[in-house]
Amino acid sequence: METLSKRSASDVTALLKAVSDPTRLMMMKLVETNPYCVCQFVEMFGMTQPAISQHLRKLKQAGLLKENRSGQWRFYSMNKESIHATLLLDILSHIDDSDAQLQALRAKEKPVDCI
Amino acid sequence: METLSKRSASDVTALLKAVSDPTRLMMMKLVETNPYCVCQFVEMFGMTQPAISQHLRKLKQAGLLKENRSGQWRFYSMNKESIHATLLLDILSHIDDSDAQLQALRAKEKPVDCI
DNA sequence: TTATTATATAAGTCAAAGCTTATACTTTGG
DNA sequence: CCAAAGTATAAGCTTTGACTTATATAATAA
Repeated sequence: METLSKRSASDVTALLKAVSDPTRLMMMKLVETNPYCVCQFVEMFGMTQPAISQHLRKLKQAGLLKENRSGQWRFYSMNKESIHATLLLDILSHIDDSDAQLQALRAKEKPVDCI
Repeated sequence: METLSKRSASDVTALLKAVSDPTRLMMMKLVETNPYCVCQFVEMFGMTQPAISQHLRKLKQAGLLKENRSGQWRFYSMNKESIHATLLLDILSHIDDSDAQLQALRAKEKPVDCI
């Protein structure tokens, strides 16, 4: 874990690019507290499965996500060992938990079995 | 000044989009401490004047910059009254001051009169 | 006033980003 | 083994973004 020292500007830019998309920012806010699988995100965001997978790939390539396979499902959660974790958590902490978009997403969350 | 309360997700996304470009992130890091005019940035970044102006326009439209006219020059500085100021300062604080790119830019800084 | 300097804006180009549909891969259940 | 479900990847389309050149605007200097 290298969360205490400061980062190069290009490291910071890479993180910002990864989360400057509204879908991906919301994804990171959601996985901050719980893991989600692709099919859950598909339901919550109302996007096609490839679109969701492509966003998750970008976040994973930026080192922000951990992947956990369980049966047919792949669960994604925040990689808190990322060199970006401190800054990312800082950014996410500025988002109001009562944000309408965020609450709308959470309202659509379903347990994996029921989908 | 509304820097204490939390922001909507779309507000945060707007800020992140504004500073997720390497040139604009550096600009904000620079104007955090000093005002700069367009011609100084042109020298420092080695970009054309319209390219610099267009980046500055984006930052201004996001509410991150204050503009101060002095003679033929327009000086830009950080708008610390922006609703984004707290988060922006947080982000900038994660950039190492000894970052090579940043130091290279500062090395090219010249007083306005001498350009 | 006229020329010069600083800056903004407009229009066009090219590459990147986000989406779509189609298809491949992987795991589970019969 | 075979079908179905979950996920990834490939290819194509469309929009956006960062740049370029050309031009307009504004302030100063001669």
